[in-house]
Amino acid sequence: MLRLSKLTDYAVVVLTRLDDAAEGGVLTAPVLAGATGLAEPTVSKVLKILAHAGLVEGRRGALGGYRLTRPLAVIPLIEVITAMDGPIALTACVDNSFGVCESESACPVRGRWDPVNEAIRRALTGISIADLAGPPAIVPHPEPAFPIFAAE
Amino acid sequence: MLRLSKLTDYAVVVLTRLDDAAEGGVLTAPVLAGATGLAEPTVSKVLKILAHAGLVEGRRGALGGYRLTRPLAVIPLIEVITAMDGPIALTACVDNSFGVCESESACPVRGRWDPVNEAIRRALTGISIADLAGPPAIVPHPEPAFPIFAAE
DNA sequence: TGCAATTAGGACCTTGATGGTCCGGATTGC
DNA sequence: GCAATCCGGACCATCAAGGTCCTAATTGCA
Repeated sequence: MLRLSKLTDYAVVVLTRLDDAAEGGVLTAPVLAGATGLAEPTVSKVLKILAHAGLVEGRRGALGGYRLTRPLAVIPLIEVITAMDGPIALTACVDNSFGVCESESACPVRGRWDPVNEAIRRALTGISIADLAGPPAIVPHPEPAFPIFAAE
Repeated sequence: MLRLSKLTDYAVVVLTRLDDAAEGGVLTAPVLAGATGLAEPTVSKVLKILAHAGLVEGRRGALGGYRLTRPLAVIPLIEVITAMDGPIALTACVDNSFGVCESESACPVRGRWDPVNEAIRRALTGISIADLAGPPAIVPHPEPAFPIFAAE
């Protein structure tokens, strides 16, 4: 299905809430859970992962909570996906060490997925979280087909 | 991880073998299994799905087998992915009927994933199976960041 | 006419990752 | 000292993916 995990989806939602509710302030996990409608342990898990990736910052103790380290506009979508789901790699071949594939000798696409990954990576880098959350309608891109491979 | 299924990977390999081994001729599943190093039942499964999608054509009986319905150069990668993995939909929200999401009222990204899916879809449409299998090296794309959202 | 080769269509089971919860420890403010 | 909160894991259930196998249906050939 080429889908990303639900955690990533949650992450985007949580980040968005964190943004419009707290301009520089902090929000606790329970509050965010209430605001998003997600279960509190789940929100907590998401926030921990995001904190690990440096996208949010946790502050412990009373009056603690989480806050964004950057505005959403400068957080590319790929960064969230990478934080939650791990690096973009459509197939197992690409980033594993070579030589571990039993079909290696017969495989005609060995190493060929890289540009595909790269294309998707680039597409995801051009989208910020603010783009996904912002109120203005999204442009429908009337551009022609995107030339992944040189169409010289 | 944003990965696609192994079946899709197998499909690309099988299609490639089907191409360089048989110019208009047919190959049986066992032969393709031998050529690719994959298990025969698995290859068979892949071929059945591909046949259902119209990418290959099966011929039963003695002297039967499978053959490509089109040259690899005119089969976009997305078509294989869609055939094997189903339609591109990064999140469950997008193509499900609206109203089934329990966080709907609190979700600020409702429907916002569409352009992301579209961007990936477009990227995958620009790549043909022949591009993945062809011997020439793939251009590394020194282009600047791809503007998914209008950068007016 | 019968037989062998081959695809077509499913059913079936196993395994691994994902989703989700929970607990103990560390830190901070009052 | 106490309460609130994050931090770092461990833990389990569920579900889809991967893979195998079985029984038709079809086709060519002796």
